[in-house]
This record gives sequence, structure tokens and C-alpha cells, in this order.
Amino acid sequence: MEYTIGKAAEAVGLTTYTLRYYEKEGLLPEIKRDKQGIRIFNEKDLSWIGLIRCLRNTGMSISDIKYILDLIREGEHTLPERIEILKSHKKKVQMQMEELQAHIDKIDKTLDWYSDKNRNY
Amino acid sequence: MEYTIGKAAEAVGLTTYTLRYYEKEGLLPEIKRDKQGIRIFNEKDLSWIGLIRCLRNTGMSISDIKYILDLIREGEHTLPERIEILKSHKKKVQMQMEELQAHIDKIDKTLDWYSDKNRNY
DNA sequence: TATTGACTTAGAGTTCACTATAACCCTTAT
DNA sequence: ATAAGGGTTATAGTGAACTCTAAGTCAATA
Repeated sequence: MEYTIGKAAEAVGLTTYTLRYYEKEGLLPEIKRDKQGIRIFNEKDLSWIGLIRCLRNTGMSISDIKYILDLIREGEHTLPERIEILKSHKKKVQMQMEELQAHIDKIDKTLDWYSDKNRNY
Repeated sequence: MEYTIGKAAEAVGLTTYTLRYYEKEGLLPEIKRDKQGIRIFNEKDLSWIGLIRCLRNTGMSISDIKYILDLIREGEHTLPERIEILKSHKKKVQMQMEELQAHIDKIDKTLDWYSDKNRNY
């Protein structure tokens, strides 16, 4: 399957603005163009963009994602570093989840407090 | 215990800039001042700021937090709405955690892929 | 044939949440 | 007495990540 930028944006849940911005920032690999210069995205591109979304949603910055793509472009010898980056990012996300749980506990406590008589805030 | 803005900032892990910014944005209740106009924070203020930090860290916007304080100022009859807001925020955080877990699964899959021979990105 | 609609570019504008500056005022220690 | 080190204000600047505009091209349809 091939996709123009509009179709690709729809498929991955981003806007065309964002996709062009990502390309400009170096987050995308070379995207094929037709004779009119129109971008043609393929499945592999979409799957990479899917990973970008995943990393962005878990708080990785644009420039860190760009760094991973730079490693990919450098070739196979960067594989261990890429794996390391993803593993450490995963650890970060897991810690983030633990903190969220702590925050939920705090919210629960505030709710308890509200149902008490001695509330203030 | 009483705290100047510097001590308060240190106690809650924010900067003095941020605390003044929060006050300006209406996120803080009336903070007591001494004769020189210097802010004097008390324990109750710090505990409220602690809740602000918790809500911010879980993605609640400044203006939504301001809204909660506005409700508090309106009095006890807004209690049910406040509880509702916190409960629904809690639900949002829990969903956020589920998504994070899904993202971790995706990262794991990418890692598996990397250890395969048929990798690309 | 003309207009619609999706694409192109470069570059400007927006939003959010701070973060910093300038110019000032008090209090305290040297 | 003077300078350091906190505080005050109003206002300007920053950085990240988009988001949009203007001016244009091209292909397909009424």
C-alpha cells in the first residue's frame, strides 16, 4: 500500500503539518516522492511513525528520536546502542508508571479527606 | 512553621519563579504577607502546592487546577464537583498507565525485532 | 474551461509552562 | 556605612512541539 501525506496522517493519527514537521526535523527516513515531488509513504514508513508516536507518548523528545534514526542510518554496528536506548527508555516509562501510582494514592487520600468533616482544600 | 518564598520553594521542589507564577495564575489561595509585603507560606499552603505538583505531574493543566481552586473558594456546595473532577482525573491517569503498558509492549516487540535477523528500523 | 482539492515550499505564529531580567526595597552582618 | 542577600513588582524572553498561512503547482472532475 502507498499513501499520500494526507492518507498517512490519517492512518497514524497525526496531522499533515506534524508529518512534514517531523520530516524537517529529521525524524523520518527518506520518504519516496513521485514525479511531482509528492511524498509517497509505504507500510514500513507508517510502522516507523508508529514507533515515533509510541516514544513521543511516553515522553521521549524529538531530538532523542532523531538520534535513534541517526544511529539506524549509521548501520548495523549501532544496534547494541539502539537496544540500550530502548531498554533504558522502557525502564524510565516503568518508573513513570510507579510514580503515577503514587500520585493516584495521593489523589485517593485527598478524596478521603474530602469525605471527612475536617477538610480545607 | 512559616516559610518565605525561598524556603517554600525548596520545601516543595519548585523555584520561586514558579511559585510566583502559580500565584499570578490563580493557582494559590491568598498567601499571607508580613508588614513588608513578603509572602509567608504555612503548612496548609505547602500541602496544597503538593497536590498541585501531583496533578501537574499527572498531566492536569494549569487552568484546570485553577478551576478546582475556584470551586474551593465558592464553598462547600462545590464538594461533589471537586470529588468528581479528582475521580475522573484518577481514571484518566489509570488509562494513561494502561497505555504506557501497551507502549512498553511495543518497545519490547521492537527489541525482539532487533534481535531478529530481519530488522530494518 | 474552470474550479476544486490535495499536494508543495518557506517561514511566521501559537500555546504552554515556565524562566529570567530590571529596577527597586529591607534587613542583617562586616 | 555599605554591601550582601533575601524579598518585591511588572514585563520580557525561552524552548519545545507543533500549527498555520501564503503563494504556488498539478490532476481530476463538472
